Amino acid sequence: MAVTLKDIAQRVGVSVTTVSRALGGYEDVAEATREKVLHAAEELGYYPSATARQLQKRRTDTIGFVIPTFGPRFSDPYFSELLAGIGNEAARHNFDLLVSTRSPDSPEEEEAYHRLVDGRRVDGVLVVRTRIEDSRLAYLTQRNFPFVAFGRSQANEDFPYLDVDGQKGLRDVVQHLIDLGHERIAYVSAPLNLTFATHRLAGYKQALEESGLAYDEDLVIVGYLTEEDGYQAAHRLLSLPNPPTAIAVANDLMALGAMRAAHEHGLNVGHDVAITGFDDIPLATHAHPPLTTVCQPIYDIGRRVCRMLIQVIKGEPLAERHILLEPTLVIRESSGATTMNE
Amino acid sequence: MAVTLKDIAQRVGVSVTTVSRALGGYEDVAEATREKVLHAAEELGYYPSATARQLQKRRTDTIGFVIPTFGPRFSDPYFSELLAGIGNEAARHNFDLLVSTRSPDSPEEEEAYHRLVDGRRVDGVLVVRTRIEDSRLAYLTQRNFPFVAFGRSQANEDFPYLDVDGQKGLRDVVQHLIDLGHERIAYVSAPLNLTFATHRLAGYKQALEESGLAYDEDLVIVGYLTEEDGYQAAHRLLSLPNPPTAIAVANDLMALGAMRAAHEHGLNVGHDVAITGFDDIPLATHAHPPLTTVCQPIYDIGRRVCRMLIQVIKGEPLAERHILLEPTLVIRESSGATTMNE
DNA sequence: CTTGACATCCGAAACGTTTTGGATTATAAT
DNA sequence: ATTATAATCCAAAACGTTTCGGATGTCAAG
Repeated sequence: MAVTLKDIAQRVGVSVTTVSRALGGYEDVAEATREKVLHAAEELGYYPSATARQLQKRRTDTIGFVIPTFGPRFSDPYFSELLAGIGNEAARHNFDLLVSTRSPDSPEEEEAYHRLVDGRRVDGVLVVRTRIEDSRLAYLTQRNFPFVAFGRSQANEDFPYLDVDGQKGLRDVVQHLIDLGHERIAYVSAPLNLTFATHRLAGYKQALEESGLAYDEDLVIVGYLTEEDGYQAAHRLLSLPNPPTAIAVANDLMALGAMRAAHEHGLNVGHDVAITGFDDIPLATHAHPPLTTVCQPIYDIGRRVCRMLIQVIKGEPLAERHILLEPTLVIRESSGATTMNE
Repeated sequence: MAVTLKDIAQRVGVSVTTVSRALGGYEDVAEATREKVLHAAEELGYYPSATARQLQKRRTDTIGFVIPTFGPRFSDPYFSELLAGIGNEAARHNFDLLVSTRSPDSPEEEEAYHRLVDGRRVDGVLVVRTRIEDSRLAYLTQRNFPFVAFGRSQANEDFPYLDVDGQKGLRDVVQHLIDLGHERIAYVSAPLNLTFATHRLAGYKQALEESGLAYDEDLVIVGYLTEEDGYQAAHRLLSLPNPPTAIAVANDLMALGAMRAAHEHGLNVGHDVAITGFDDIPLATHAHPPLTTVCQPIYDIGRRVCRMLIQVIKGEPLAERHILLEPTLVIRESSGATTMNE
């Protein structure tokens, strides 16, 4: 059995209240008593029960995070970095992190939110991979439950969020490809119910339009963000009668798959075909050839959304309720910037 | 304010006890009352407070998981798969998952365990990346706190664990390299305070010995399991006056880095030099060239250790207290099995 | 000697459940 | 009519904290 305040109280010969207040650093307890209490606590190895405290204080000092995954297994390095950012920031503020993994838009996902929110297991939740019509966002706002989203939604509902300007990101990278002389540029998109996917697609179209290139829907393929899907998509694109000379991809993981497909087609990436990604996961630098991509500071984003959430939970005002980060283009070899113009 | 049992009790005109028992499906409540209670609960949108329940039942139905990371950021796909396995299995049993990320063997890591265990935030913890002298294991056994480890420790302490036979795995893969005719085989190891690192190193040595090859310590380099470290290590190995013709690497992530180094040295992996990994993360299949590696079913391992832990927590007997899985060699192109003997 | 101020302590309630050990009433058996 | 039996219900305690509103005792000032 764990040591409780009562045990200390008995040992010292003082009330539970006094023990609590002594430990809590209140002023209305004599120095001598405090000493005794502290000693006893030390001796008995007292550690307060988080649960009891949570019940009494009506807060859990815990934040919830439901990771949306396609399929039960997943291994997007993207999420481990995000998780690290969130977790480290939470720890800094003495918050815990309750994590689940669920497939997006599933009954299980919904249940997970109920469990966290209605069960009052957490003080707030972090929502990632926002969708155009997002039941999670609707649910949380309706419940008036503290949350912060990484990503926007369709309507400009007024919830606090941080997002990266994916439209600009994709515009920039496609512009880069155009600058390199490409005219047939394909795009491997993320599922279009995801908000960020629509932004990035918009950026792709914008770049084409700005340069007077026609939008050809045969050159746009949707994949579920996995390496395998990127592979499949690129494979199809490269098998086209009139294949693209460049493929912009909505995320790095799919871009890695696309590069593999290109290799299998006997193409030299960065030379025969240009491929670009989005995210700048550590592996992007280390791909072969290194991947030209759009960098969003994932780890940092994790920290920032977590910090925002904790502010919301504590009722502190947010400096900015809506943050839109500018991603930066990172030019490496896969787009052929250095090798193609020879 | 959230709806409580008391609210329902008042609404229905019955005691809190009865409401609790009605909802709990006890037999000693009249069908008519139960109906009324159920209706009221539905109407008011009752959802029990997890905290209150935890306090009363003296269990949290939560398991703790502290992810050891080198450096604050990390992005080992290995862990996201493990996490998915653990999380999904936990969900199946109606358990929650409390996650932290800490650097191994740090004061912060220790504090995280205290927080979970002494604070009674969780009913049990999962320990991964066990170390030869592992303070976590010592602490948990001394505290007699439920836990299951993925990995063994030095002394054959009797805690429940599941591990993969890394010695056999490495023996097999090195034997494979030897079969292909290699005689100068380097090894990029994990830090040797990690138990699995010593096993794998032992497997490496065993294979050499079995074939009468000399062990050359200049051919063994330690890396911290990151892509970057694998790159550095391979770079050093390949810059040796008499470089190895094959490099076995302790995990896939480092192996990917090693391949990159090889490319930079102008070597054709799978032809000029053989490189192998360990883990079989999804990216291994998709590397360029696809990585010969040792497969351990990470997702499944996550599920199994989680299931074991829940059994321990519930006091159910474990079918096997110590499980040693046999990993399987997966031959792909990076070892040159298909291309080198031409 | 009385009063007020201060320092120190504590009982009780509260947080929202579950559980224990009856109490009450109606029904059936004797 | 009496007694056992079953069907319903509930008050109170418990889980381990924190907090509210005093209670008590001491001491200096009047």
